[in-house]
Amino acid sequence: MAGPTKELGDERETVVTLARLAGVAASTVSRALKGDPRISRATRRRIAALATERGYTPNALARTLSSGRSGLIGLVLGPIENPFYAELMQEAVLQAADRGLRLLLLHVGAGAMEDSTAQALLQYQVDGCLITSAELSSHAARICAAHNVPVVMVNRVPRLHASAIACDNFQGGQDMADFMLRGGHRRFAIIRGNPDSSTSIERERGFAERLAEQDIDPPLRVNGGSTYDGGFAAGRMFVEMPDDRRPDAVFAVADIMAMGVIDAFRIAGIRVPDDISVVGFDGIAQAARPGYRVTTVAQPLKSMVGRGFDLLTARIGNATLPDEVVLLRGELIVRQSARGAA
Amino acid sequence: MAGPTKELGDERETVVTLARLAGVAASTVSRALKGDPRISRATRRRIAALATERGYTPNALARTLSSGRSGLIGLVLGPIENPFYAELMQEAVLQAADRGLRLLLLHVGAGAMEDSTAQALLQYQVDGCLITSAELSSHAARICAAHNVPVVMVNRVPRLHASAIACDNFQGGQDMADFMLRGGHRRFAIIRGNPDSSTSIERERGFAERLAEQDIDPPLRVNGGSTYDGGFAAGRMFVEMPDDRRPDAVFAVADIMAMGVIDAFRIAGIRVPDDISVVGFDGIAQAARPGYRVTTVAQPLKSMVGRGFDLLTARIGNATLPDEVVLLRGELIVRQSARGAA
DNA sequence: TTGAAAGCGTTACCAG
DNA sequence: CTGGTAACGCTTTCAA
Repeated sequence: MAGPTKELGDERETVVTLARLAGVAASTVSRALKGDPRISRATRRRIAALATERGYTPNALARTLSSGRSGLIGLVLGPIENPFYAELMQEAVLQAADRGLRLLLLHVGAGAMEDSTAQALLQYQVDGCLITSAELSSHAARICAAHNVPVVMVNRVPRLHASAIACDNFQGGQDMADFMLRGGHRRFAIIRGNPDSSTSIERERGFAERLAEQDIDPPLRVNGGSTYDGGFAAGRMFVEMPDDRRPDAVFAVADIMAMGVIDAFRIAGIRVPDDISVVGFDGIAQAARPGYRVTTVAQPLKSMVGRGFDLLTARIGNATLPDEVVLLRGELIVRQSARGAA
Repeated sequence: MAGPTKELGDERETVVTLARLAGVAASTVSRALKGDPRISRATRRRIAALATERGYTPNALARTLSSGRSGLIGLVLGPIENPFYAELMQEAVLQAADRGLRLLLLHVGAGAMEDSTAQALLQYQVDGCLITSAELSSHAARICAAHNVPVVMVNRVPRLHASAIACDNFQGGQDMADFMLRGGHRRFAIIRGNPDSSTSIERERGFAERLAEQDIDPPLRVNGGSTYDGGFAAGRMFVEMPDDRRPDAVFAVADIMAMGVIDAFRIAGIRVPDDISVVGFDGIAQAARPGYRVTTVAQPLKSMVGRGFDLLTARIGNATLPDEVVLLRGELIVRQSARGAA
């Protein structure tokens, strides 16, 4: 015998039990409940009332089996130590609910997504997959493609078959460089994130190119791993430099690293922004705190998530759509961590 | 016609197609694949090989329909602004994967869980539900009970029908009070979190009772809402007090608030811990940062999540188990935000 | 406007 | 040790 062990008397309603109660066929119940206009207004109402009265809840899994749509979206998250991903997750949950979708949380962390995770994608018949940060392994990409599960990368430009939505990181880097130059800075350092993530590379490139255009000395480049600790370590490095060799402005490609840098300076008695300017990227809430007030380029989080779901749902409806990459412009937010005019 | 629109030629394997290929019955394939000892070692191996070769992935949804187990656990998260919940989530994803479970992310945020969320619990046939922070609404509790979906609250002691796993907050409050008293503090303030969460109440109670036992003046009590901003505002309040009325030690019932307090003091030029001690609770990673070094009681996060899943899986196997509340002792971590001996 | 029946992929029971 | 069959709850086609 299949099915869950008999419940305590409060047997769960199904289309069949409802049908019996209403004296109609199960198919009629199914249609009535989704407002099919072919069913008479009267029966539709009668059945709707009955469903509410008996507390009927459709079984989404059974529906998937017969319709092929699960309403499930796989979510793969980057390292949560960076609050940006936490904010992104919260927004994704909100917007998914608005669209009647549910999120299956598949991975959280820096590591690459394991094969078992890719398996879960298929086992649970997700309609699509939202991947943020964690690089899509070629293996996982192949699996998704083979079973035509559309994939949208958020905050990453894909190297493999997938659509993507990201902040215009190159442009953001340029905007930040322009701002810093206007502020009179001349000796720059850049703290990279993950040195082979497109996000980090583009921000750095946009920033550096602008400097080059203005005949500014090429910036010093340091790796910070997109973590607070990495930023702090980089900051320590600057602290230990002789005063006359130290840059007068630091661009950390992630706010979380900028915070680390600022703390390293604070502890060493180097004043921000009086002695040195520090700016970031992302627009995380923490970076606005009184102790930091980081000038940054904020990513348009809501729009990114929204357009991400758009790309996904479009591809769920139509598997033949070509890959699409959407870039959204970020917004420069001037706070107090850098000298200079707005 | 049911089923997804025909795939591009790479038709997906099922137990039936595998059965045909192997020249056996579908039921045999099913059994062989899960290592049923009644199937001969030889066929088991043959079928396993075939499955791998053809890239077979079981359909977890169909399995649910017939077995009544989905392998899905609903996850309801508190406000992600508090990094504690982010850390908890990461740990939950990790441990769920280890146990072959997947998480359906149902809610993130401070607000109470909406009815639609409770519906989703049922629609997707979750085997159980892990709720952290967000208070279980009585409505949601009734729904879960009626459909016997076991619920485990993490970091909250339930007022309603549910099991729970939490840090021994009362004991932790006492431990912290003992430490502070040993450090020679005498004039205390407590910053509460959410004033009607059991977590906040117990920490406060443990702390205050210990003070009372030692005939210390009752502490000043301020609400901080479990946020950084709340902590900062409370800190501002202390800053504005005349020096001789200001407490010499502040116990914030959440690290995130302690950080706010410390920043408020730092900005006002009040030195921590030289002028005033500030301690927290939770053990979040951020609170260990160089700028803060918060002395705290760390919650045993891994064990909490682990035991939480234990409670859940036990109840999934056996619906008649009584509610159970497990308290785990936290660990005092002495850093530099408070004066005093270890 | 509605009903009947088939089918989605899996598991569980009952035979053999 | 293995096969056949029914059943899980829903949707959809076909027929009326």
